[in-house]
Amino acid sequence: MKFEAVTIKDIAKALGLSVSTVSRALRDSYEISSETKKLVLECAEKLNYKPNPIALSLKERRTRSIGVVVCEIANNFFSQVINGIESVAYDKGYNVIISQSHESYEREVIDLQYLASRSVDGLLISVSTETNDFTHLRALHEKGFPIVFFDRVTDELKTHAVTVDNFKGAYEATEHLLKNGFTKIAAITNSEFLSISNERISGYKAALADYNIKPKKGFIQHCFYGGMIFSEIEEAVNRLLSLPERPDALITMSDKLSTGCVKTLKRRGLKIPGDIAIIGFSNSDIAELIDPPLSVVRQPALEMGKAAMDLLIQLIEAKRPVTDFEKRVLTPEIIIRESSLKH
Amino acid sequence: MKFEAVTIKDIAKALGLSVSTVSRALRDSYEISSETKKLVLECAEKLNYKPNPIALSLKERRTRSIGVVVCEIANNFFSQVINGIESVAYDKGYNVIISQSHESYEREVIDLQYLASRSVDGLLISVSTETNDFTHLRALHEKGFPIVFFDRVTDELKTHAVTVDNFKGAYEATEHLLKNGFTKIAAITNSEFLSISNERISGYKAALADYNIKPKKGFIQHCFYGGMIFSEIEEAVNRLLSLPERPDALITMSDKLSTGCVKTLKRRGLKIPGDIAIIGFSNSDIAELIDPPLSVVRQPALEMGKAAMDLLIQLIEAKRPVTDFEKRVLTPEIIIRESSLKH
DNA sequence: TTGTAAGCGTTATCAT
DNA sequence: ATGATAACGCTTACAA
Repeated sequence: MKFEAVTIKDIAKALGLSVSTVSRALRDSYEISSETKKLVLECAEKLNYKPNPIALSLKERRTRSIGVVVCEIANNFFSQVINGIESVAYDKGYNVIISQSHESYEREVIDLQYLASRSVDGLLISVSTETNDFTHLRALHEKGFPIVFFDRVTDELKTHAVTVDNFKGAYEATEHLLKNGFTKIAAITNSEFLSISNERISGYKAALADYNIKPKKGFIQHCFYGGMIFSEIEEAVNRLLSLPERPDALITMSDKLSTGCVKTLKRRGLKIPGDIAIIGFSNSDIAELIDPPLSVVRQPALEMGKAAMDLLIQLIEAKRPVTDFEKRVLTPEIIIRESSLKH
Repeated sequence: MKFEAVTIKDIAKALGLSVSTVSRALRDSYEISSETKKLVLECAEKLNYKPNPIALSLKERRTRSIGVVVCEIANNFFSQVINGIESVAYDKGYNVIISQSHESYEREVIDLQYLASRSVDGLLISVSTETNDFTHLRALHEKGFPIVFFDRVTDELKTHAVTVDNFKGAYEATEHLLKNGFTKIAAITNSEFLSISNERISGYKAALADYNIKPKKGFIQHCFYGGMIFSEIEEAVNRLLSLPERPDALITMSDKLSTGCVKTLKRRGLKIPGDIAIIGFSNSDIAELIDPPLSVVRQPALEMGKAAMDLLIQLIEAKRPVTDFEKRVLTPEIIIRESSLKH
């Protein structure tokens, strides 16, 4: 295009100075006379000079950008996390580059490869549901590339991570159902390959065990793609409802699954909690707005984004040794809405 | 920081070739012997060579990144738009850099300045509610910098834009209320400085006029920050409810306002539609899930993101003269749920 | 106090 | 068929 941008060279030419003088003047170096500085600054202003971040990046070998990889942006939980990430990034002068894996391993690998090949200084990632091979991440991680995992993490790598206490969230939710007299409690969760899924299911099982209830066959349903495809949820719900012993309550282990289950049950004309009670992980407004409102486990998504970005910046700016791994666990909020479990 | 990346130079050194030969071999130039090519390619593979996008950007004067400025990411409508943007960007090999204005003019200006100073090849923007001075955008635009406005646009600039037919959406929603016997129809909308707000209010007024109904005093409430602060919505609803002549129906002009109004009314213990009927612009699941479900105007958010990104790429890649302004208007979908307006 | 030159990684132009 | 060199915009030793 024809919009030739103003460079340091233009200023130098205009003023009959050398580029280095101009450069130093702009950076307010002590070795430049205040006269020259004023001249340069005025000229820069007049020509509307803007430093070229690309040139700077090349020189300084850093981009002041960070990459974020999530499965989906249009998701209450993740968009809230990204909000937190962007806020901190803005404050610290970083750009945020977003990519979606759409829960595809292949796409995650491609996204990562690209981002890590010097177009970002660090990475925030919540792994895709298909990801059970971590060599792509290990390669980067072992090179010392700053990475912070959030929400969906892995034991395969010793890394920095920000998560919520999924066990606790699921335990308390299940306990709440138990305390209200439900005994046939089913669970719908994400892929068994995901950390969040296992932690939540563990919490669920532990609560049942503490109340001497054996988990029944078929009571745990996995949605491999976490409900990215709606029919997956529908089918899981249908399987539960056609079990010989039908559950009287349901715990849904993610925002998307919660919304999807409510939707499926409503479409089938079932009453909540009349026909089946629901409690679940949810970061959307639906929990409060449906009638009666749902009790939910709310994840501190904004805080998670902020914490992860904070940590990442510490790594990038070497304020913390990369190998001093920090695992930060946030506490979920359990919101009890009394009427939600009336039998 | 010790992760020294492999450069073309390393390959050259390893093979005893010159950098230019290696560069050409990697780009499969016809002037390089197939032997040398094979050698170079193998070596590149072995050393895990990845071209440095920053160096390329500097040379080619383009970044293969685009900037997106929206008020908020954690918003059903905008996160769906961004999903569309990212999808197309991925297909075409572009990175997406996101920033939020949080409805602040000042912040929008800063975001823009930074992004446009060569760190992105083009810009997708939905202006903040505070923006009524467009000099920052005009400056860029007149330089020929590729910009596509979406959703919230402006007449102040002759630009490329993707919008929805807001007039039509609001007209039909209002008409639906009118046909169902409502006559005291109030509206809650965004700032009067926003294009979307005016277009929607025009549609609302036109429908009323066609049914010979004069808009009543106080029946149009503006939420300057579009409900970013929840209390703003609460107060608007409260003002409506304490009018001498209380409305029997409410049309809400954005996703956030729709959810916020339903929330406020529920909290006040009012029945929808028993006490007051609601229809509104909504891209979330709440409309289907509350009881009875709401009739809504759904914006084609994903399509808007895709269309805007498509257009932007055409501009960037000069497949279309920048001055051949295209305004693309998408059609909103009006979803009628019969029970939603029962008196 | 200011200027010269090298370098960041790559490609393109011009030699050889 | 391959190599040397300049250039993209900027910073920074090193000279002057």
